[in-house]
Amino acid sequence: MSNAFTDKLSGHAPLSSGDVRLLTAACQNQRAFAARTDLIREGDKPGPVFVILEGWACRYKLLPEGTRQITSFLMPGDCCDLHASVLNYMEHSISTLTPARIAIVPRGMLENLIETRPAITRAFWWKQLVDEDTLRAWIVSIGRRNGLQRVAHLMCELYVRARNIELTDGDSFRLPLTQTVIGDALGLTPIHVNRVLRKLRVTGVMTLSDGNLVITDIAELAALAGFDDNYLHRRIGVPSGLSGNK
Amino acid sequence: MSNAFTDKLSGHAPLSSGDVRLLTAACQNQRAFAARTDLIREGDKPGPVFVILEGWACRYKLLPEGTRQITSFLMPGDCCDLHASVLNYMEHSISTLTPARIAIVPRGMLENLIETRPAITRAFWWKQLVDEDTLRAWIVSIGRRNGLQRVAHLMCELYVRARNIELTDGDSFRLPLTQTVIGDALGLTPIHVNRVLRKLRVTGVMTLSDGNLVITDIAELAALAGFDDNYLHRRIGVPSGLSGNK
DNA sequence: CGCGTTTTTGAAGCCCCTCAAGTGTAGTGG
DNA sequence: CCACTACACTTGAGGGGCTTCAAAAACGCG
Repeated sequence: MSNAFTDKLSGHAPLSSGDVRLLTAACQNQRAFAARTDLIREGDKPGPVFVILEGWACRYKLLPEGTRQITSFLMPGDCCDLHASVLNYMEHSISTLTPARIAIVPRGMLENLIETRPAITRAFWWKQLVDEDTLRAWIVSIGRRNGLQRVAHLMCELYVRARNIELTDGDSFRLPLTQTVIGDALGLTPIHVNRVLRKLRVTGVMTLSDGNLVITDIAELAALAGFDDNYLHRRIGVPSGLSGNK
Repeated sequence: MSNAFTDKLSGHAPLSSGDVRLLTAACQNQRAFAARTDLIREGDKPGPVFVILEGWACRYKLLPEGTRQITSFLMPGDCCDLHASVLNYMEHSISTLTPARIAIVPRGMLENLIETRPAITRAFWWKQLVDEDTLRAWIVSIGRRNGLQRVAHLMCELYVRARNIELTDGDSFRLPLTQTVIGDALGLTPIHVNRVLRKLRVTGVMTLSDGNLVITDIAELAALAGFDDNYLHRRIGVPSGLSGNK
């Protein structure tokens, strides 16, 4: 009676078993999506809430010149904005990056839970604030770090997020992102991402290949990135920090 | 019985006079701050909520190398996160950019209003979503636009926001930002901002001097920027769009 | 096995940064 | 009234990080 969604929401403060049951029930309607499927397109009126249970997705925006900017990655337990119904249309698109299993939740059902269950209200506030801090961290990264630092910082973020939902295996985890996708997230060309990844590989910091990220020197990676995981307001009880693991 | 705060909150859907009265009362405790005063510092525990009534402020983060990245500008009617108490500490700092008049609201008072007055609840949801869309728009700008486009885009955003709170005078408005501040917001050096501003001036698009922005060709400015004001989910009743004004 | 996608590498060029210096303006104190 | 300081703005010159263009190798899939 739990899933990636309830696990993540209880990451800050535990939910009662009743709350977990209600949320799990809301996620009953599940569907499998192929990779590169748009769940929501820019300009759409807000529809149901999508909750990622397995696989990866991203929010992105296309520019007139045809370039793309990814504004966030969605991993299991993440969902799209539930208050979006207050607005008239979506300002960005959401697309799967891998095959994914996704719950489709009627918006009213979630809003009802948020209004009536105080612990769920607080869990969603927390999630909302973490998401916002993450957006700001991306602005800082893209605005003030060079290519190497940006890649290193993103890998640190994704590593900690993967670890929080217990998707890591020691210092490695599945990272099914192409170099083009990484570039679209960091404001870089795939060619430059490739060169940065090579540099990180030959210096013995980390290796990304075949959709697997192996971090060989996590302290050095965090140092390169100037990474500080505070903004993820990490789950209680999970060992934190990347610097002390050397 | 109203102020910049209630005006902005009622921008999406009108608040009742009772709601306005309650919010205005919450803003009773006001203080004047000098320019360059930190209201909140990174690492602080969340304290009271600050509501900007006059002047400008910004959220920013300092990097180890001493560089600064601004992640948003706060204008009259804007406030800092009210749910921040869910978290343990602030991930960024907030500082005034100009002399400012600011209301200091006990967090519990606002949270109580949000919980008990449905129209206020909705107004804050709306504000929250607009802020988030704005963060995403900044990521897109910094990630995928060049210096000229970034400056043009920021000026479009600030113009529309200023117009929404009736701080514009035709196609010009007070914009008390130094070139260093603009650079810190856009991920550029002040030297490059200076050159971009010159280019915009000599091509007859806009002129920023003495803290005043005069837009001489608003359609061209919006075209340069690829600006689309949808993400600001503009106030109802205010004429929208920049392209038709030529 | 053939085809599209991803990864990889090279070469040339530009956007923006760094370093440097000079100007203009406002505030302070003698 | 003027020296002095601080800060914002402006312009020049040189360099580097990243892009663009180009093409080949490797991979995955029907």
